[in-house]
Amino acid sequence: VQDLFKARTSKQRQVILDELKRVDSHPTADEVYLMVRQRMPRISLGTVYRNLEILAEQGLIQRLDGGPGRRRFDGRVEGHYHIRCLSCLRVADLPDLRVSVPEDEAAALTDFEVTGHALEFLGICPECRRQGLGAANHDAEASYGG
Amino acid sequence: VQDLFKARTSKQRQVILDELKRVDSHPTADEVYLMVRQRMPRISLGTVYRNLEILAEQGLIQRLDGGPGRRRFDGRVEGHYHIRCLSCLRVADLPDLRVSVPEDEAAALTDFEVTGHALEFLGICPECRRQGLGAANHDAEASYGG
DNA sequence: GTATGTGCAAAGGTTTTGCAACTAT
DNA sequence: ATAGTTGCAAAACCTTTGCACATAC
Repeated sequence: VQDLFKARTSKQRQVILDELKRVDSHPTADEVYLMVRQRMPRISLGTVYRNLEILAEQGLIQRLDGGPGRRRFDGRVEGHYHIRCLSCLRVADLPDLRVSVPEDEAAALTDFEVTGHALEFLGICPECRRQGLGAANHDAEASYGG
Repeated sequence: VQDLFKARTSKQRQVILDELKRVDSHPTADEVYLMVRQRMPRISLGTVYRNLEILAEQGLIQRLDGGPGRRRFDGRVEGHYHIRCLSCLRVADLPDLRVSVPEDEAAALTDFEVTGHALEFLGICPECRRQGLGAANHDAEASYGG
C-alpha cells in the first residue's frame, strides 16, 4: 500500500484513466501500456504500473484477481470458502459456510457456460486487529472485486 | 494446462501431497518447498512447482487466488461481478447480477472483521465454446476456489 | 520552491523450462 | 523398454524501484 500523498493530475495518469474508462475489456498492465502508447508514445511501462496502482488506491479503477499476496495451495479439496486477512495475507478456511451463488443467472446473463465460481471473503484477522492494524488501512480493497 | 499424461507416483509427489494434507495453513509454493525439504532435503523448487500444478489438475489439491491469468484492471468501479473464460482468460462484466453474500456469517464464523468479498464466475465464453474448447478441458478449475 | 511524477534501466521476485540422468511401470 | 520424473540452472515473466530530470501546484 502506498503512503499518504497529495496526488497531482499528470497527463499520463489522465490518459491511463481515460483509456480504461473507454474500453470494456479488462486489460492487463502491459495491454494498458500498449493502448496508452498510441496516444503517448514515450510513456514508460513503469509509469503505467505506478499509475494503475495509484488509481486503484483512489478507487477510480478496480484491480481484478491476485489482489494482494501470492498463489497459495490448499490440501483440502471438499467445497469450502476462504477468508483472507488484508493485513498479514494469511488465509483461513470457512468449512461451515454455505452460500447460494446463482451460477445459472450468470450463465443466462452472459451466454457463458458457467462451470463454477471463486468466492473469497476479505477482512482483518483477530491477530492483526489486536495489533491495531485496522481495516482503515485497507479501504479501497472492499467488495465486488474478483 | 498440462498435456494428457499417465501420472506416476513419485516419492516427491507423495510427500508434497502429504504435507499439504497435514497442515491447514495455505502455503505458497516456496513454503511447501521449505516444508518438504525437511523430509527430503534434495528436492528442488522446480519439482515442487511441477507437482503442485499436477496435483491441482488431478483435483487432489486446490490452488487459491490468481487461478489462471494475470492481474487485470477495470475502469468501471460501481459494484459488479465478473466472469472469466477458462479457455481464453478473457473477463466479462456482470453489471446486472445481484448476489447476497453473507459477510456477517463469515465474520461470526471466523472472528475476522470482514470488509468485503471477491466473487468471480468461471466458465467458457461463447466464442471458445463455438471453437469446441469445452469445459471438459478445464475440469478441476471448478467451484469454491478463492 | 518543493513535493510529486516521469523515463529509463536495473533489480526483484515468482514461476517455467531445457536437459541429462534417473525411475516407476 | 519407455514414458514420466527429478535436480539443477538458466530463462522467462511480471512487477517494483533507484535515480536524475521534469512538472504541477
